[in-house]
Amino acid sequence: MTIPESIASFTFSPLSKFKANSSIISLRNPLSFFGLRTGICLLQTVLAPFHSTSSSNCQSQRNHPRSMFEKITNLDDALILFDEMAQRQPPSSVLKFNQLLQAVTKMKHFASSVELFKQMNALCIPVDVYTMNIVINCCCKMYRTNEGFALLGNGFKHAIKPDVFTFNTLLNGLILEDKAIIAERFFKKLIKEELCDPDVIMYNTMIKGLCKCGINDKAIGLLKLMDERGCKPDVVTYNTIIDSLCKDEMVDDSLKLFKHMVLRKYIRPTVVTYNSLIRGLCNLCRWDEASKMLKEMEDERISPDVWTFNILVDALCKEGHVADAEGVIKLMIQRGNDPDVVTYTSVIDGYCLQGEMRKAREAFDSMELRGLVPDIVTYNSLLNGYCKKSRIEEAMHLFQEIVKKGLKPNVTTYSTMLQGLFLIGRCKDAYKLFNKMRSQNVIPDRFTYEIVLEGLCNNNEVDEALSLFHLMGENKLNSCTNVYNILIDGASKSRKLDIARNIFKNLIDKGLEPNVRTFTVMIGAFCLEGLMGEAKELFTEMEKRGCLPNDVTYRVILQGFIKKEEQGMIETLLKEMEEKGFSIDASTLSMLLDQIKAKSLDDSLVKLIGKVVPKGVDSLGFKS
DNA sequence: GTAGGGTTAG
Repeated sequence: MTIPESIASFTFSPLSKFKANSSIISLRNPLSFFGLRTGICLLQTVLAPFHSTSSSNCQSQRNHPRSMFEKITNLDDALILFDEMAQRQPPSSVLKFNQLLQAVTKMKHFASSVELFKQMNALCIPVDVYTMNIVINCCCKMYRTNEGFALLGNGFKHAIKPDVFTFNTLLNGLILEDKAIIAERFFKKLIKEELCDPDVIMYNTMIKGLCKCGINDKAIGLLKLMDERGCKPDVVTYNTIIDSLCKDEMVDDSLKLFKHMVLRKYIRPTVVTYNSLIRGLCNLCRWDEASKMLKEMEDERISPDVWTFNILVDALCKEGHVADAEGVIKLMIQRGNDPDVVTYTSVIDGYCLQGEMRKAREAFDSMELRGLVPDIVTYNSLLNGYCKKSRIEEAMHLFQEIVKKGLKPNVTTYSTMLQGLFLIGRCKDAYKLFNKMRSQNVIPDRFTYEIVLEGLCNNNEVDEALSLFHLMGENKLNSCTNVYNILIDGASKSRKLDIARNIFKNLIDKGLEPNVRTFTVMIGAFCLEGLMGEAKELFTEMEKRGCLPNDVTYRVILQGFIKKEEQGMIETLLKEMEEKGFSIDASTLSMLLDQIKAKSLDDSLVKLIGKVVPKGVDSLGFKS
């Protein structure tokens, strides 16, 4: 049976055991929590019977190295060999040099490869297009694509004609540096000026770049262009787009593309395809469908790999079902997929999320017992756990352990630590750490910046926050609406309305888009000062601008009017809330009730309130 | 006989 047929029959077969299970269960359990449990049960039944993979026969095909260069495992040997080859009479062939250069590149000694290439030129050792391509690749991997282009120019001078490998390597370099737009221009130029005829790998590179920048529609456009130009997309092409759509939560589009690939293009999916889809579904809590996918891949004799299991473990941990995740780990071990650092990091993260630091620590220790070396991400998870629990001493200790182990704290490590320090009000220490971070050449990112601003605001240091903000000036980090939200909120809570207003104005002037939170925070600022006229005005304004108020906005403005005892406005707002399906929160409700009890508001409101009290909450006996 | 592409973790 062909793959598409079997998938089609799988989908529609009424006799499928799995199908029967899943429909019964999903009818019975609409709740996502239960859906998750269901997912686990299914997972166990789907994965339990072990069927061996067919990877064993690949090994024996290549038990001796193709060239002596594959035996080189360290840089020093390579350099010695290079000297030998350079002095040899007659000189070694360009092929031998290329193999050596590639061996060095495979060891990720990119700078050394480039250096050796320079020496070859200095020693007048001939080079060819292979040499050039290897070295351009090294430049690109070091994020120095410019130098790669310079080498291309140099090649022209020496009559070395670039080929599709050269151009693809450069294209890939641009994409590594997040320069997808430049890459696209370059790509189009190559086609238009017929400098090379892109093959499937080149299209895939370009598609990857577009996806990386979130331009999915252009990526799909390229997929169509390939078809038109007679270049057959392969499974990598589809995997790239399928994954990108899943990451952007467009799983349904992704599934459509998946079906198109299988049923129309007859391309067999790989474990990577399934991993992307399963992750996409898990992220949206569509557990039943994720289980279905698992079953489907098993039916297709595509075995789940460590990645697949890690996706499941991570999803379970994020949902707080760490015990179930541990079950999956047992299962993966049974099936011969050894858990790795990523697996354990998810578990540690899961326990930290639950605030179960003892268990998190146990998981950490047990991974070390299994001979797995925790990496910086593992440490960051544990660090985050301690910080969130305000256990700063343990966090600091862990921070020191990271350094002692020879790991380099990254931007996340510092940001996490900063958040912890601000949380317990140790601003001075936080600032010290912030400076230390920069002295270690760790560049603060958007998250760091927001943590610092918010930390300062929450600790009555709005002026400090503002001076940092001004210090940043026209920085890219200051082009993020969230930064403005934090500052407006901070200024407002410190009763500096004029400053809050200015920041808001500044945001609009800059052409940045205020979001619901911006408006809500600004409305809150007016409410705090009792300026209900301005609050109301902005409330109307936001709707006009197409930014719909959410439940928080209503809560904020309602509280403002309650304090002012404005019966009419309260009525209007409650009615609007009812129409929009928003419900009232506990604290606003009790404010309202207090005022009614004190007779400063009329009890005719009670009927309206009853309509916005969340279901399941007893309306506390005030039926009118 | 040598060179280029795809999936996890704040």
